[in-house]
Amino acid sequence: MNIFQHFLSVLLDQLHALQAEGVLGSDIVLDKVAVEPPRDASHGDLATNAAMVLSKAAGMKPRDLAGKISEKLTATGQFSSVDIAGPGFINMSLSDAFWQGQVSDVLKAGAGYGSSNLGQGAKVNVEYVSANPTGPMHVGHTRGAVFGDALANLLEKTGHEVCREYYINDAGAQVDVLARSAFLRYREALGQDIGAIPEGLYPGDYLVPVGQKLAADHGEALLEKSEADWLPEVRALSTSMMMDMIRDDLAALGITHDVFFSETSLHESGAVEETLKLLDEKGLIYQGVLEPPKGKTVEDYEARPQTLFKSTEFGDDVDRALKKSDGSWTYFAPDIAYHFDKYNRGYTNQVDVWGADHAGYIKRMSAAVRAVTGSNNDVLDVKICQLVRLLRNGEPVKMSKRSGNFVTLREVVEEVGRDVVRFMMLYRKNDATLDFDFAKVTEQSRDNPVFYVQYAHARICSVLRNGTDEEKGFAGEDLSDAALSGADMSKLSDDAELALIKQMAAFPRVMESAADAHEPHRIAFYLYDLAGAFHSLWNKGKDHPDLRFIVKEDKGATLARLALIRAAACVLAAGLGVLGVEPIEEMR
RNA sequence: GGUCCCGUAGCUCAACUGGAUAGAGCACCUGCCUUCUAAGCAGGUUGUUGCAGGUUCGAGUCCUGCCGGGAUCACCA
Repeated sequence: MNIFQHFLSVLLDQLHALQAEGVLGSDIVLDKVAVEPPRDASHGDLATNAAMVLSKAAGMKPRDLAGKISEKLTATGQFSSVDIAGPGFINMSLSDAFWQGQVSDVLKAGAGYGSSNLGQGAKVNVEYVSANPTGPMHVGHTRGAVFGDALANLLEKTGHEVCREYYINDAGAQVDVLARSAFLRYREALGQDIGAIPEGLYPGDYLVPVGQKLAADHGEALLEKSEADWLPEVRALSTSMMMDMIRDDLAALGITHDVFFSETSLHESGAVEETLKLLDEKGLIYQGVLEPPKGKTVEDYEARPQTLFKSTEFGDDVDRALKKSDGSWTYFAPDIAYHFDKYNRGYTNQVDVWGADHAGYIKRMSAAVRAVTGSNNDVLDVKICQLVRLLRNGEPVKMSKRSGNFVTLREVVEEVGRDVVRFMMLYRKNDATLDFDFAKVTEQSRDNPVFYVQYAHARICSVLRNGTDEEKGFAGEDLSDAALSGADMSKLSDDAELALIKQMAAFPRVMESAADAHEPHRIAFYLYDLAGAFHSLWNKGKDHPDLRFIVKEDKGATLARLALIRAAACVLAAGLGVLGVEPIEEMR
């Protein structure tokens, strides 16, 4: 349960009552009324801006209106205190008993804690990775891959029906280059001396197996054919083998897509033509000449008549080309058809996860989606993941893409582990650049959030193991979630214990707001804070042995505290589950 | 030059989509660390939120204009 949502409805009931009594006009809109955690915990557990946002419409001073509202709230008996503060905030506090009850609620929900029906089953398509099938994934793809996957998890857990999709660019010139590069490896596999890989072809070793497969399948037969004859076949095999490799790379990160959508299929089915015809019928397509970009000198610019889309009518800066001057499609045309296809599959909510280098592409894509769907509300949300700077002890890691000697996703995962990669890629807002320091991310200290959060979970597991230890704990005691949820939680009265409970109880709200904003990083930051609250409580037991989780002389308190930390472990595990990070049970 | 992103403590970053006295970690200072798991804990110090206006009860957040950094810029993907 999102307690803030719950108490918002309590508040709204009271506001409606005030409307019924004529204190508030019945036509006043209550949309802007919110119940939130106050920034400063000393202000209470819940705060509302109701009096401030309604005062003008009500014709009352904020503090006077706050007085009326707080009387009503007090009368519900649900709050231990209701105060008016500052410019008209109403601060509410909840009883310890309420908070203690939350521990049982968490335990009963278990791994499902934080899940909600916020999305009400709405279909959402999250398209991410979509790396060209021309080689292994490199580190630049990693952030978007993890981000998209975590966002999909987050949306799933908040009641959306999510499709994880990968768009395969298997129709452009780059896959022809791939095919030629593979053909070279084919000749190599047949024993020919191919020398250095020519400029403009893909030099990477990963094409060697493709050449060998071609040699095994065809022998020398392809050598006899002209390029036009062998190209389609070699291209198909190459892209399919590249996709296998990419799927393996993604699997190393724990990522699986539901749909791999081929660009070629859009051409073959005629979807591109159909989509363009639709735009044409709407009068959004014309033959024209694009001006050279302002300010930037393009040396080989020449005026060319092209088929253009009126994206300026939908907020873009210039109109965009759908066909090249030679009459073939630009990449933009099938992209429109692709997004329209998603729309026609029922995805009126689409998220695209792109790298920073594609940021300039957002306006035209959004424009095209608006045009083709005829929808006013935004169907498409594009999330840009900014660059990742790889560092080792603060020094930038040199990368040279030219030689094909770039850092691959797999190398990073193998060096530091999947969990570390996933967590760190989410420990920044997506639109801020991110530093990834190989040395720092494997450090075992509070400075390293992955460690800190996982350690909290492992520590809890360890304490629970001790809970049934003959010497340290209570042998044979039933410490299952079901048993613990029945413990006498009134024993949890220390401030640090209540603080931990309050932190846990905020989780459902964090989940909902993160899902709403499409910002999974909020979960990572939340977990770091939650881990901090737990470690802090653990350490309190050093100075105050009576506050330790396991107190041999007090079984009642022990069970309540084990319930508390077990609940914290559930929340940690649920949050880590969204990030796709394993909640480990033991540190080694 | 256009567009987009970023600019918050000495450093790395948060700030729950407009809330109250802007918060964490690192660093620095003081104390603790023969512990239910050691890799830490408690406390203290740290600010013209790049600058200048505007919007309103209220701005780090929204708008306008500057400054600085990054990405990107006809037909390539």
